[in-house]
Amino acid sequence: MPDWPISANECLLNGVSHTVGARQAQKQQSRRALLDAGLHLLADQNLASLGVREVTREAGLSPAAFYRHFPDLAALGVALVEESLASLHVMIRAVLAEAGDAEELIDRAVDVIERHVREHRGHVRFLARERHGGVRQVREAIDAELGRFAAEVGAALALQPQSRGWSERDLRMLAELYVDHMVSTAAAFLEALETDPARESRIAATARFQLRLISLGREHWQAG
Amino acid sequence: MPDWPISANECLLNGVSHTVGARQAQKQQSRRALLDAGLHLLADQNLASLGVREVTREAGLSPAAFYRHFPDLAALGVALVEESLASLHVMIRAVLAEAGDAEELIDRAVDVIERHVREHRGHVRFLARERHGGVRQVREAIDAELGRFAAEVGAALALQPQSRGWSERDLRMLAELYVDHMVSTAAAFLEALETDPARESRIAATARFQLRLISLGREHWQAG
DNA sequence: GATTTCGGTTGACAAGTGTTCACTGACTTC
DNA sequence: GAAGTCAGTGAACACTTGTCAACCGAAATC
Repeated sequence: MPDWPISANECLLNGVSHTVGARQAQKQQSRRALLDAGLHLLADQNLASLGVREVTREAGLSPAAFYRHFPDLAALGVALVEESLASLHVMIRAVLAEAGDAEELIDRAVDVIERHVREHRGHVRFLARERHGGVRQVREAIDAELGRFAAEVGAALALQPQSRGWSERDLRMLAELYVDHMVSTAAAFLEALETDPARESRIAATARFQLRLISLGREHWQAG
Repeated sequence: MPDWPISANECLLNGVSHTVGARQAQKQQSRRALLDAGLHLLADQNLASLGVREVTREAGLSPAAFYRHFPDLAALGVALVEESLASLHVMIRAVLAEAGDAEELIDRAVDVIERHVREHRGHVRFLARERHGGVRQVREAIDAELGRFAAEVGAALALQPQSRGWSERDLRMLAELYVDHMVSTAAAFLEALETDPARESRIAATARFQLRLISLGREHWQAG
């Protein structure tokens, strides 16, 4: 974390901001502070029960400052969704890109999920908590992102030789099964991490078993 | 709903209450009102953002009356968990009890889930929302109940002929896969029901496909 | 019939809330 | 260097909130 304003270039990374300079940099810094404060508070709280004052207090700003960045707490939530799924996105893309037999792919996928949960605990918890949470905008944002996610997995599956003769529709349904399973597994890892870390390896083993079972079903689908 | 106090016998159904009479009956009625009010408000809210005053207002009681029934809102949440999972429990037990080939069982299970979500929308939404919600007590209650649930499914699976040679451990992991899948499917049904009911049949089809895939994997597990 | 029990009400407390307003002052632009 | 922009401040608005002690009166007990 830099002590003085970050470089102007850094601002250009963040979408539509044509006026650059120290001004924008400071603003981004405050925005970050708000997002971080929010995520931190959401560790043991719902977005719906979060307060503007609470967030700004944690971020070290005055209450009114919040409205310079977000119209709503829901908007802050949506911003967190994008952040949270971005990291997960690049992660899983890496897994899908590498080739290998089914067994290897499963092991790697589970490892990557486990590591991701550990390294982005806050993000994962936020997603699990708000996926069916009380704020519609956020729920929809997560669902949309997860849908795009399944589409990407489906596309990757289509490239594999085992998918010969599979319809687009079936591939999509398989992809959704994988994504749902991934979400469940991530949530289980998280819960284990927060209550009884020893259970972590059991969850990994279970996830691998389940994925192997699905993979096996996939191989025999035609013959059925 | 009776206009005057229900029979004393009815109170005996509810655990440890040795003092019977109109007094207890009225108390139970108020308790019900609180639970119903809570569930109704939780339709678009989290438990953590619920307020005592809010609930009592909806139930038609004074704020202080709440504390005659629950020490906490968390306690009310736990009570709702028990209620919510009780209905689901008897439901799935009915499915498991009946015999039939895998295909039939899958169809029936998905149908039952769909109907259950429609008939107990509030309960299902509550479970989905609070499973990873901000109130630890409730989270743990749901997880514990879901665990017992998986154990029961595992026991039922053990009785099936297809489970010859399966270890207890593998059966448990299979059962967890089924339970997780059921939860995901129920959540999807719920979301569809509230936004675009036309998608309902697509979700049912997806769930059946996924279950068939898992079933297929199960059959070929030994050969793998 | 007198007494106790206890679910429910009333009223008050201090504490916290979202949101807006006029404002300050560092940065940007001209 | 003057003028303008705008992120952030502090104070105030009108509420809502959890929780408690004191009290009421119908049901239960004696």
